[in-house]
Amino acid sequence: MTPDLNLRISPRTVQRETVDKLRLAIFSGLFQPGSRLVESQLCTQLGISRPSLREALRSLEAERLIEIVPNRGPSIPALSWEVATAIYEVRELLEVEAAGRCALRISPEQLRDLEKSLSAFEEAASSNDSLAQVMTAADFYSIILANCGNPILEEVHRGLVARISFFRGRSMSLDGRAQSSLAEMREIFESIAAGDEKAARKASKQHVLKAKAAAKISMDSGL
Amino acid sequence: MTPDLNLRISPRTVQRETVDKLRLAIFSGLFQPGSRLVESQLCTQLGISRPSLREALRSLEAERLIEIVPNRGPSIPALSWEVATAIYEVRELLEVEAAGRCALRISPEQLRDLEKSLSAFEEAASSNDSLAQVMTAADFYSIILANCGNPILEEVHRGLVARISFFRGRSMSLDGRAQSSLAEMREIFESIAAGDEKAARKASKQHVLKAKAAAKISMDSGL
DNA sequence: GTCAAGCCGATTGTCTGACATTCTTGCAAT
DNA sequence: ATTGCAAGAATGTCAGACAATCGGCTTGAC
Repeated sequence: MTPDLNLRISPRTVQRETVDKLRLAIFSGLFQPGSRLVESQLCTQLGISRPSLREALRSLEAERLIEIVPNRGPSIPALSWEVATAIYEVRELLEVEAAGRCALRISPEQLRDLEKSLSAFEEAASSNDSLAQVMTAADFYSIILANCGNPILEEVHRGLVARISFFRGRSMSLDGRAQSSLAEMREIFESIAAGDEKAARKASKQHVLKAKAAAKISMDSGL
Repeated sequence: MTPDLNLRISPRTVQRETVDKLRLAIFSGLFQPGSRLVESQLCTQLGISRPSLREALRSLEAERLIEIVPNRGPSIPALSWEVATAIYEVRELLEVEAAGRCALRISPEQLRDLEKSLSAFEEAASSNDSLAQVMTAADFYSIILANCGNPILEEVHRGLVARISFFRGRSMSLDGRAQSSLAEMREIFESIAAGDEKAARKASKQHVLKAKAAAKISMDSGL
């Protein structure tokens, strides 16, 4: 059985660079939901040709980060609350499972990294930088997902979280949400550190439910 | 609350047509795992231009149905057993949940459709057409997933099942697998028909586990 | 005969330019 | 106000081109 090291370095092609840039732009809320993305504008802004841009857009379309309607072009989908709810439900399913598995199998070094990322979030939570809060919180989850022992679980979860990045930024700005989020995450961390699968599952479930509730509040108030 | 009917007709563009055709080709096993897809060949075979093909390939790449390594081009990924296991595990998570929800909320008409699809599979199972078996079985699941009340669950599940289509075809040809699969599916159906959530979950879990075991056998014997 | 180096064809990454089709928008007419 | 039409903008699709890169084959050295 060859380990099949993934040693191949991947040259950064224009396409990949473009996908990453656009994805980040979407995460940071640069484009409003519902707004249309005009190819020619993006081409000049990114300094690339139309074929390259269109390839990148197809990738993002398949990730469900943008929508492409024939003859109307790409746009940022406006997430309905029904779909958002559905995403949170599946996220709960995956995240609870991941936290439970993580509690049973995480290595000491990774546990230290997890603690570090929790501290980073703690620092961000006391500031008002909601982007930093979302980013550090994402780091925290991604460590958990990376240590659940199932790369597919991680991959699917990442895809889903990406689609609700819009809500995450907004709900983090809610009064007190960052602090209560911190408390919930700390409980998840401590359950995992104790190797208590059941507690990790419970804490994780609680956290997602609270996040969903916060998202609903921010949506109702904001629209 | 506007129903927001999806009344917009979507013109069949070359890109979508191409994606569908290639996806079907992959499902039916036309391309061997690990084999490379040469752009120029596909262009002439499909009768389309290279930019259109490349857009389609980017879509399939994002769906993880093909891999694109820079400067080496697209190829069919060879699914390792570790990844396949991971997929089956997540599939179990999703499918069990869907079956349970479906048992509580499916409508009488949809239940009839489900019964019909079960009959269709029964017929296919007694034949030797393994492609028909896979297709009709897929119909059965897709009805369950479509009635679980969560479109995201359905979407993610579809994506995962697509990636193990290779195994599904092979394991269905195993001696007696189609028949035992039929028995398992019938149990799922009857649990759902009875509105028994717990039984539906249990039967569904059993079915996925058996499918995974069959896939493992077919992989070990085939390689 | 084996192994390494280097060359060459094949393939991909990317761009430019073009054109038909379709959508949008503004305006005129009823 | 609503309808219909026309101009402009944007997209879908193609053809062709060229540099960069990869894989295999030949060649040469030992």
